[in-house]
Amino acid sequence: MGIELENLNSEQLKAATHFEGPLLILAGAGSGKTRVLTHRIAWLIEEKDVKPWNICAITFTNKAAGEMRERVNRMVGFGAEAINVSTFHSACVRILRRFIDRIGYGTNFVIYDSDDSKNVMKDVCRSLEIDTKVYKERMFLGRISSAKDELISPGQFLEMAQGDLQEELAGRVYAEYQNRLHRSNALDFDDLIGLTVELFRKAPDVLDYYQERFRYIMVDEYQDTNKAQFVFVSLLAHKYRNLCVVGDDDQSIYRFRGADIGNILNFEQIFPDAEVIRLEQNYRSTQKILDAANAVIANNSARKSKKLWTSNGAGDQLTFRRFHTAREEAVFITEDIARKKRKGICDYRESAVLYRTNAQSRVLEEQLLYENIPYTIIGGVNFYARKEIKDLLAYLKAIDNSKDDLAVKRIINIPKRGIGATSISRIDHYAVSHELSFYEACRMADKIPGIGRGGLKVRAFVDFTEQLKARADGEGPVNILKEVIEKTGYVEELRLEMTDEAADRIANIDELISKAAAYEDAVREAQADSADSQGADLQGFLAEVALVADIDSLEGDSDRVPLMTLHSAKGLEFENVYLAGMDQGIFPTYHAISSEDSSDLEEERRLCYVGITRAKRFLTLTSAQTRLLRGEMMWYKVSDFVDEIPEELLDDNRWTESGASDENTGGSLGEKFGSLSDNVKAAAGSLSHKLTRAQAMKRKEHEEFSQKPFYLKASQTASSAAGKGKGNVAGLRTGADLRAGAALEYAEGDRVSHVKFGEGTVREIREGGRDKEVTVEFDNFGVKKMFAAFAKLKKLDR
DNA sequence: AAGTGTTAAATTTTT
DNA sequence: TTTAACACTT
Repeated sequence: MGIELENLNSEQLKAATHFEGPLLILAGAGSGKTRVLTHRIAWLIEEKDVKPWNICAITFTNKAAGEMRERVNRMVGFGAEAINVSTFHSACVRILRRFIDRIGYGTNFVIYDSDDSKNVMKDVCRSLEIDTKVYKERMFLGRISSAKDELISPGQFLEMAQGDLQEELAGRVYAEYQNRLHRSNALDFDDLIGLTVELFRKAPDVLDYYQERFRYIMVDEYQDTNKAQFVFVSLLAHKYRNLCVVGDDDQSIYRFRGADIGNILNFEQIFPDAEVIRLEQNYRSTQKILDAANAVIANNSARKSKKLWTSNGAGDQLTFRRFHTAREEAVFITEDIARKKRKGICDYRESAVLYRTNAQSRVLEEQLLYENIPYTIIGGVNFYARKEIKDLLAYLKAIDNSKDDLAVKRIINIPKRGIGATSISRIDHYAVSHELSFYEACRMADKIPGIGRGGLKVRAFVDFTEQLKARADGEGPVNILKEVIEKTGYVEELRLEMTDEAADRIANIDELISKAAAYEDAVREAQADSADSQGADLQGFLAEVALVADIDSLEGDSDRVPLMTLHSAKGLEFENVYLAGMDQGIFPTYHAISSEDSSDLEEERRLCYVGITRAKRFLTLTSAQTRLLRGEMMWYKVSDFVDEIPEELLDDNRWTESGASDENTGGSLGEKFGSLSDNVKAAAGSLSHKLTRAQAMKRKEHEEFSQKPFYLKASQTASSAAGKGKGNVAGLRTGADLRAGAALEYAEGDRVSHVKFGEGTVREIREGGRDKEVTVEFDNFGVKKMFAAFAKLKKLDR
C-alpha cells in the first residue's frame, strides 16, 4: 500500500518524490514545506526502500525538530524512530560524543552556554590584563563567535590580523579563550559545529562513516545556515549528493548571528545539477494578508523573486491602530483578544502577540494579568539561565566532570563555606602554574601558599564533593539532583527565606526535577540502543539541557495567549496575530535605520514579512506615539513598514480614543499614564505569584512608605538632588495622589489578598489625609494598617 | 568574607 | 528599567 500523495499539489508532489541528487525547495511562508519533507521521507522509505536510519533531517530549533519528529512518526509508523531528526547542535553533539577524542578533547566534554562563555572571557581579560572599560567582553565574544561561524581558527585569526593592533589583541584573546575551553574540556555553542567540521576534515574514516550513515540529508530553514553549518552539511552530503534543502530567502532573519543568505541564493551555483522547486501556493493566510506581505517584501532588492498566492479568499481587512502610549496599545490588544474569545471567534491560544524586542512584552503582560487573561511568554529569560537552576546544574556538572572549572568555581562557595574571592584566586593561580584543573588544585589545598586557614575550608569542600560523587555513582539525574539538594540544603535555605521570590525559585527547582524525570523516562523508552553506562545518563541530561533554549512552553493543552518576539514566531502560525510596536525606531530598530548598510534594513523587512505571514485570518498592527524606554519617555513615528502596506488593505482607523488627534499632546499625559501603570502593576503583582526582582523591590519601597508615609510633589522630587532611584518613587506617589479619591474595590469585611502578607480580612477603612487607611487582619501576619494606594490589595471572591 | 549601597552603563533579535 | 561592578561597612 503506497503512501497518500494525492493531497499534494503538483509542485509539492514533485518535491516529495524527488529521489536522488541535490534539491532546492524554495518554500514560501505557509506553503506546506514540512508536509513536503515528511511526505518525502515516507516516500523514500516506502517506495524507494531507503532505510530509515539512512535519513537525516536537520532543523534549527528543538521545537521544529520535535514537530517534524511527530509528523514523521505519524506518517511513517514502523521504523520512524530510526530516522535521525535533530537540530544542528544536537546532531553534532552526538557525533562528537563518539569521536571527539580524535581531535584532542575528551568525549565527556561539557557544553558552555553564553553565560559560561562570558565568565571565561572575564578570566581571559583579567589574565591578559585587558581593561574591560575600553574593550568590552561582549565585543570579544562577538568577534570570536563570528570567527567560529566562519571556521577561522585562532591561528588563522592572528595571521590575518598582522599589523592591526586591535585585531591582534582580539586574536590573542581568542587564542587564550580557546585555550581555556580546551583545558576545561569544554565546548561553546559554536564549537559544536566547528569542531565537528574539524573532526570530519581530520578523520576521513569518521566522515566516511557518517556519509554512509546519512545518505539522505534534509535541511530545514536553509536560509539561516552559516558557513560552518554549510560546510558541515556539504561534507556529509559529499559522497552521495542526496542533499535536500528547504528554505525561503525572504525569511532569513539571523544574519546577525552569522547566517549567510548566500548559502541559499547560490545553491544552484554550488550544485549545478540541483533541481529547484518553488512552492508559492500558500495554504495558511487570506489573500489580503498575503498581499500585505508581498507588498512589504517587494521593497527588498536581494532576493529570489516570488509571489505568494492562495485560494483561501480575500478575507477581512487588516487593522492598523495608532495609540498615544504603549499602555493604550496594550489595552486595545488585550480587549480585542478578550472580545474575540468571548464571541467565540478565537481561542486565546490562537491570538498571538508578536513584538520586536523582549522588553516590549512587559506592558502587554501586565495588561493581560490585569484583565485576567491567561498567557505564556515564549523565550525571553531562559529557564536554564536562572541562578538556582545554574547552581544545581553546576553541581551535576562538577560531579560529572571535575575538570569543569567553571562549575567547580560556581559551587565552591554554595552554600556559603567561607571561601571567598581571595582563596579562590589563590587556588586559581596554583592551578594555572601547576597545570592542574581547579578542582585538582582544591584537592591539594594544604600545599597552596598563603591560603592559611582557608585550606581547611577547601578541604571540607573537597570531602563534601567526593562524598556526593560516591553517592551519585550509578544513579540517574533525578536521584543525584535530590541528593545534591538535600546535602547542600539548597531548597531548605530558600524555604527559610519565606519570600515569594524564594518560593518561585523552589518551583523552578521542582520543574528542573520533573525535567530530569522526563529525561529518564525518555531514555528508558529508547533503551533499544546500546546499553549506555550509568554515567552517560547524567551526561546526556546535561547535554540536552545545554541545548534547550527555553522550556517548551508553547506545548500543553492550556488555552493561553502566546507572546513572543518576531524571531521566535518563525515557523508558527495563528488565526489572529497582533504585530505590536510598529514604530519607526522600534521596528525597524534604530540600529537598522541608522546603519549605512542597507541590508540591515532589509533584514528587518524580512522580519516584518515573517510576522505578517504568521497570520491565518486576522492581522492587527499597532503603534504607539510614546513609549517608556529604560524609564524614559520616547516619541515614535509610525513604522515605515506600515506605509509599505497598500492602504486599501488596511482598516486604518487611527485615534479611536476620544479627543487627541494632535500628535503634540505630550508630557502631562505621559506622566499620568506612567503612574497609572504602577497601579496596574500592583494589581498584576497580586494576581501572579511570579514577581520579578524589580517588583519585589518596589514592594519593599511600598512597605517602607506605608509605614512612614509622606507626600511630595513629583516635580519636587524630580528636581531635587535625590537622583534616579527616588524619582522612581515619586512616580508611585503620583499614583497614590491620583487614586486617593477613587473608590476602593473592597469594603470592610471583604476578603483581600496582599502580595506579601497573603490573604486577610478588611477590618477598617478610614479616610486618612490624602489617602485611605486600611486595616487588614491577615491570616498569617496579624493586623496591619496600610495606605490603600500602597497596599495593592486585591479583592477576593468569597 | 559577606552584606549593603551607590553608580554607570546598556539593548536588538537566539541555537 | 534593570543589571553589574565597585566601594564601603560590618
